[in-house]
Amino acid sequence: MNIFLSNTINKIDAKGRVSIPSQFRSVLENQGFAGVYLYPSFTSQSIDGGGESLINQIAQSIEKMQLFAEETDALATALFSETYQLNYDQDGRVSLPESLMIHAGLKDKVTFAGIGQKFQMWEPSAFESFKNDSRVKALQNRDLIGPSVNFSKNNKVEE
Amino acid sequence: MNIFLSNTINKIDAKGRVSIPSQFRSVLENQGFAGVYLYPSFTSQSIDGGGESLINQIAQSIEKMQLFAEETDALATALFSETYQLNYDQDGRVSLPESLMIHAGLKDKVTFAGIGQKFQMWEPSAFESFKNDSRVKALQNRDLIGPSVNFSKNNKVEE
DNA sequence: TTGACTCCCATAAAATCCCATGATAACCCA
DNA sequence: TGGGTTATCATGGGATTTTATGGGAGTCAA
Repeated sequence: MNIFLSNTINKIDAKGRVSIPSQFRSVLENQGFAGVYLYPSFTSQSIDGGGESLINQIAQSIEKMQLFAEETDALATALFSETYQLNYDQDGRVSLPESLMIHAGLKDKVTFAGIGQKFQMWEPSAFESFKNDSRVKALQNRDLIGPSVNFSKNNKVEE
Repeated sequence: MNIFLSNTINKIDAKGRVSIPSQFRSVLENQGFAGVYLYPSFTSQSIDGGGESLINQIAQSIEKMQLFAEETDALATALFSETYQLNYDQDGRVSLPESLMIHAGLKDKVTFAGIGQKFQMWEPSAFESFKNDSRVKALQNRDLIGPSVNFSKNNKVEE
């Protein structure tokens, strides 16, 4: 598989470790290496995650900018200084940096939610309410998506 | 790894030594040698740092400029005369030149912030406010970045 | 000799490796 | 189709390694 799908709740243990879901790991390893890139979401109390291709996309947009411009440093700081590359161990676990835990309000459980190109990590109850909001928005905006994706008015978006 | 990511605060000890973060060292060593190039940032009260590829990139962009133009000499002088090459010892430590310490207002702690091609060294509290400003600017410039990084128009940068 | 710098070793904390367990899912075969 | 076996996976915890940091001792130059 090469996109991130579905969602699961995993435990954060006493040492601060959490297992990356096995399906996500196979997506990541297809992209080049056994690890994840994580950064605080700009728009929600969650952590954005992805693999090589996500970070390359970001890196390319910065490389095009001027080397000594103030704006370049600012943008690069916003994007990279809070991005962590975490190699997971042979059991598929990483230990989360404290700043990310705080940003997402994580305690001892985390919801991994696949959203295609990347995935997100949420405090489980926060994810529940976000998901409900998303479903409403998805229905309102279903005309933005191509004709092959069917959102019927009565059915729910399944998960 | 081959770009500089994440941020950490390290201590400057009584002898003026500071550890280059281990992840940064592995980026540097991938570029060719066990050391760093440091120079005062043009646009902020911080120190810019990088390895061989950063210096090569700077040298190339200067070569592209007119060879005998006054401005070229001025820029090259400004850049190179204040650039220090520091080899770190086997514990990964360097001692910072006084002029750089002063430029960045460093006392006994320094924040290393990875920003892709290079990294920056900040007085920790100064970095905090710069980072917050950067996040706001990044939201304003979100159209410069690829589609997989979501900056919503209506949402604020939270926290 | 003095100060700046390097090399080397010690230590504590944090990260990582390695192995064990239980639960679930996938498989196989009569 | 049902029942038993085998993989896979998430998780716990001990053992080991890495890392940042402090400090002693040696080197070199002014």
